[in-house]
Amino acid sequence: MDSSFRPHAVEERWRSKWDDLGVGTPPALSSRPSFTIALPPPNVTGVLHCGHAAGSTVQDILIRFHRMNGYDVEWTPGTDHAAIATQNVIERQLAQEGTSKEQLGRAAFNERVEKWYREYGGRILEQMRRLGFICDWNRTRFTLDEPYVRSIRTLFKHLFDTGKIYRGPRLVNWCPRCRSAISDEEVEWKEHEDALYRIAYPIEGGGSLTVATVRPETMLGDAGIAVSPGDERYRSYVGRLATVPLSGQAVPVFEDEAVEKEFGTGVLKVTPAHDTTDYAIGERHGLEVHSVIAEDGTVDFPALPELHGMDAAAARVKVVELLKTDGSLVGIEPYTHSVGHCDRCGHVIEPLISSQWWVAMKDFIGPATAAVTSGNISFHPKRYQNGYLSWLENLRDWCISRQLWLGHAIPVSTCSNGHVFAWVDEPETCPTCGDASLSADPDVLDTWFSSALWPFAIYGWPESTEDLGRFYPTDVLVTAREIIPLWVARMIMMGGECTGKLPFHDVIITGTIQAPDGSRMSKSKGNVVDPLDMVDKYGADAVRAWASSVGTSGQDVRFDESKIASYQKFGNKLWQVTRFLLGRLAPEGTEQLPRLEQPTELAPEDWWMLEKCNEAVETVTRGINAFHFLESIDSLYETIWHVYCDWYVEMLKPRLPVHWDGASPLSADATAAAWTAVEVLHSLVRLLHPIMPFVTEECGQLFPDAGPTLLEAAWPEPYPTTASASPAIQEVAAALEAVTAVRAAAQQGMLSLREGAEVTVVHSTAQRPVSNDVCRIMANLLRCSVRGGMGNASAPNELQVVAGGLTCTIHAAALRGQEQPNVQATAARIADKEAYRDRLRAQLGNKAFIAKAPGAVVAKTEQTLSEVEHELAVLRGERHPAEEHQ
RNA sequence: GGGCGGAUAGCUCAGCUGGUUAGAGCGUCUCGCUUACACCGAGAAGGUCACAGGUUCGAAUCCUGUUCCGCCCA
Repeated sequence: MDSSFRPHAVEERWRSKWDDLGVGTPPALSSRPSFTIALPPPNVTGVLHCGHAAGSTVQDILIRFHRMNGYDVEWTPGTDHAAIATQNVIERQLAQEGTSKEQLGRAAFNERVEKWYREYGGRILEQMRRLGFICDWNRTRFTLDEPYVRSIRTLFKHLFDTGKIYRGPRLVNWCPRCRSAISDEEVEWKEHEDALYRIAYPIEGGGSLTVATVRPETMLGDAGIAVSPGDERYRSYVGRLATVPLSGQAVPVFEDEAVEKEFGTGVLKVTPAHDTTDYAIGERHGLEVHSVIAEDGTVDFPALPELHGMDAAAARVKVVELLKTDGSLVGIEPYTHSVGHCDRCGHVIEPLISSQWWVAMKDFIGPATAAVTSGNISFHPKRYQNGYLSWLENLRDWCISRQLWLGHAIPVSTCSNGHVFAWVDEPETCPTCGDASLSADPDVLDTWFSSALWPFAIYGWPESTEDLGRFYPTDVLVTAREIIPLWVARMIMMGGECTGKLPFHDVIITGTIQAPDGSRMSKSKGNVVDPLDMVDKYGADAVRAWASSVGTSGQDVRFDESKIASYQKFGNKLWQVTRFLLGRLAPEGTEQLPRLEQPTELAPEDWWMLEKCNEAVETVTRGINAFHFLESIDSLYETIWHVYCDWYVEMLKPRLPVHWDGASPLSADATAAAWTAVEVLHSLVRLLHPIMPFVTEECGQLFPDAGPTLLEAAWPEPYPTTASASPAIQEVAAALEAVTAVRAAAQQGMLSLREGAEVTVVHSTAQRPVSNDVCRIMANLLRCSVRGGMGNASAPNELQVVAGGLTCTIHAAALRGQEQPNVQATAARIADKEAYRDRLRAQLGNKAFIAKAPGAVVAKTEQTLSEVEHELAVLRGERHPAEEHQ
């Protein structure tokens, strides 16, 4: 074995081994239950970031854990074609090359896309593999695969035929840069500092109304002037006509509830074609819809040549200028408001009227709500279900068509007789009239439409395949909170619609990984951490352990590299202690721990260790089952490092042979020690495996009866303990507490525990003599002589401490320093204990406490007080109460 | 504007249904190269749990309000 654990030396070997063993692909014929996760498909040309690393580690831990617990596990990986994102990347490339997709033409553009996918596609899955994920690579899916495309068309046709998909002109979020509609969920709102303009509209029959608006350039499309119902100021104007400046259009003045009296002037210009609120008002009042901004984002108003064709932003400046000139502009004030942006390209969204394909949402809201309120689907942390539910409440129809070149074509054709129909296999003739001149719909589908089918399309839906029956519904979904509406909700809806089953029962929302200063990681800020750099530096296990500690908390976390570093050391610690056992117990020339029969007798420290191991089994298992992985990794860190290595191995050393040849008989005690040491470490290694698979596989191979991989090893169960074990365990715990106290006292009191020092130990209550085991354990750990019996501390090189119910007197042969510096340390301890004692006395003196607190709490307080009083007596050098009786 | 989350040791975070002298890792300080490990061991210091009220025998934990930070929605 190497003298330290070097991750890179072993990682690739284990990755290949897992591949060779096919651990990610469940056996074809099996009666075992299955546990399934569908990997949220990353963008096909994406690169691995910290969020992927954390989220995917969470999934791999669940997969490995369930596999060790007897499940067939299926973790299906795949990638998403990410139409808008990919098209943008390629368009940017083309722009840099001084060309455009229009110049290139459709065919060449598609070639370009395919080349891009070939070159960069699936790279991210390869990167994930480095973290040791055991996905079922044989079932890797891509949303442009032929069977997947058929699933999408099947769903589309079904929704079309049942009237849930329709086409029609509506106000959409239009991205003038992408030249495409996007859905409400893809709009990113950002604060903008603009101005609020006050513009006077003359009223027929005299007077004028002043409106407040941030978008004067849309006034060309004004269809009305609205005031708040019952607003005294404007009552007399209602029902009259206003003249829109510049356009000269006459529009009605009316009342509508959407107008806020207090906002601006309390008068709203209504432009149905270019504002969501105005669109709704327009529908209520039957207003005409005049589009004045075109799909390229320029003003479309030929009647005013000085504005026509001008970019909307420039037009605003020009309009303001014109209004100033004609005196309609009565005021400008600074104003901060939210402006929608395209979440892919960042361009300002232009709300405009456009004919698009929509999914009617009303029939989906009820079932999607019930799925969560019934408890059939649970969010972790639970609070995210509120956001999900309130999103459903305010849901509008889903715009699913995009005017992109890339993506799934909308499977709809129209014949020359005007029959519109959806299809799965593109037909030659119209199914209604047989007409052969068909025109296909030019639009493509929203990428999220295809993602909504992910958990069942990957298993072959709509065919009733074996996979679908076996793996669907999946069990757990692990994802980020920002795509709960975009993706999670729609999978729930479409899962129900297509399969009649909900696609998963638990949704784990991972926190966002932030930069160390709490800001968002972003390429432009240059503060992005590449998880693969971390793997290079600290090893995959360390990155995974860190991911496990932050992945399921649901809380945003600041990236902290020192944590990864500490988990690397933890891996090495496990490696070192395995080496230690190997050095003591492996027969000469082998690197294998011996198989030992379980001894009939165990030493107290063995029982103690088994008990600690049992606690770890319980905590780690509970933590994983409850998706609180931090609890699991913390417990393992503590148990392996501080319990097993720091205490148990130190107690073990004198009991094991320095080097056993594997043949000569071991004493009963050495057998007990060796058996316990091997057994417990083997359990701990298995418990750690889902989180840190590499180092545990490497160590796991050294244990007796090791299979080819720990994935085939059973998940540890608690060891049965006997009734007689309990007092022994407590005795060891007491001895260890006493050891810590003696060490502290000795160091603070400047006493040397070497060179003939002696410690005497007595039970503080002196009901019974201290056992030989306690003396033996303490002597080994303190490396000095320890015997039972009373001691007095009267000389400067003598000190008495109480811990774990044991009173220990140190008789040091020498002071390490010259003087007698233990006085101060003792004084500080006394002050501390006195304060504590006073608090406890006050508490017990409170009648209300005695009367109302549970008996157990009162009893515990009383017991603590008597212990503290005893410790105080010892510290003060007062005579021991028990001593009087001797 | 509405909603949600955070504020606990120098730093990053735990603390589950109220009962510990409030924990961990890193960092700091003091000892120690004891044949698994200096990627180590032993010990220590360090916190009026954001603020103000309230409920309770008892509050980091429950309630109300305030301040600051972050996110989501309109």
